Amino acid sequence: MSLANQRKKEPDVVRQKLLDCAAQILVDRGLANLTVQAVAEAAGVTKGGLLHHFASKQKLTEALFAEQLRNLDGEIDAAMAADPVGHGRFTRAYVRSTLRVDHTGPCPCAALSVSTLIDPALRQAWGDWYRARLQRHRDTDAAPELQLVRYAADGVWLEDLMAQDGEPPIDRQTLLTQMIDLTRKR
Amino acid sequence: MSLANQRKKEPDVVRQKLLDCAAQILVDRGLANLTVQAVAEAAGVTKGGLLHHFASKQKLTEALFAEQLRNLDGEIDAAMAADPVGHGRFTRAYVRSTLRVDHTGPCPCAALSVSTLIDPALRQAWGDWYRARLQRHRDTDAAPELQLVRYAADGVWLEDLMAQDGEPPIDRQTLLTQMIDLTRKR
DNA sequence: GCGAAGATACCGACCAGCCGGTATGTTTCC
DNA sequence: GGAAACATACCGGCTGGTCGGTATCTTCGC
Repeated sequence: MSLANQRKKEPDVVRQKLLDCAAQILVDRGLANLTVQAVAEAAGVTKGGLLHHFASKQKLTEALFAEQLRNLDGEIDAAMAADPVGHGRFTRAYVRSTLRVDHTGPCPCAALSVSTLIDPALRQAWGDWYRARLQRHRDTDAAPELQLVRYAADGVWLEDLMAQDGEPPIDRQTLLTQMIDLTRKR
Repeated sequence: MSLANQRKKEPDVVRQKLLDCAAQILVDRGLANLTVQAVAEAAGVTKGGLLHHFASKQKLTEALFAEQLRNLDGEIDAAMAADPVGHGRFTRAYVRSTLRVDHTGPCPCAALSVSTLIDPALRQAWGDWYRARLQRHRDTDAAPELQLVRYAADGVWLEDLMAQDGEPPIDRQTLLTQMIDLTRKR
């Protein structure tokens, strides 16, 4: 009877769309408005439909978080693979992923990180990922000045999150270049 | 009849206590648990009592935010007054206030900033404050390397927020010294 | 100095709405 | 036909907020 019941069933597509819509809502309507109702509606599904794919709201956010984290992880791996220099390799990849001058519009992982700030479980998951990654690259990225650059990258990301709309006040490309330069061995 | 009706009326005290309790709840129970009920209870007042002082929850959070921002503003002014060097004076004060190595325990303004990230209105208020402050000190703190240090300070603050519990992994005092050094004219 | 009168501070009960979640029905795929 | 993929209906709980009332403070005429 309903449209959803008439069209071909593609559970994987629906599931992905739910995640995408959840991320979208998180980005431009805030965490407070991330309700199962809103997500389901945006994805063209009823609340019951959503709950079929994700047993609870918690599961939904966890899946969303895991997906974003996986993307970031892959992005960093790719950037590192293309970097011939050893020293500071991870830091450069981290900075590039964080600043994202190549991407238009706000970084979608901003949404992820807002959630991270709120939910203690997700916050710890992020911390674990970061620590593990740092441990993995301790031979090339443990220097204090690299740590500082990474801090700065987080700060830039934070500003991005704050700004949201309006033009970036400073030249991001130049900033990125400067930060990358700081990671080169003296 | 009730206790609150029997005791001496001290509206200013109650109002301040409401703000303090709100901040406390925000810090150790998260934004999601910051309800008017919880705040009122913690302050030893009924929900109606709270709504008497703050017409809405929004007004409460705004007042809380304004108070914290005022504190930060004063703290920075004090740090700047004690700094003889002109170049990077604001940046040093900002870094000192952000890292707060002299303070024990987590920075209470962390709570403020989490709210800032969430609420668009508060987020803009913060942005306005920061921009105004930067404009005010444009003669001494506009250099790119100072901007970078400020970014790093934000990054450190973010890490503080993430960590929440457990020991700080790195020496904050040393880090602070390094960052301050970076603000000195070459 | 003092008592009436109004303003202020607060309580306690209540409400509409929304939220996450469940239980159950109906359709579609294999 | 049976399981998966949804829709529909509904519930209990909690939320922010309103409202009428009461106790306390302050003001001011006298």
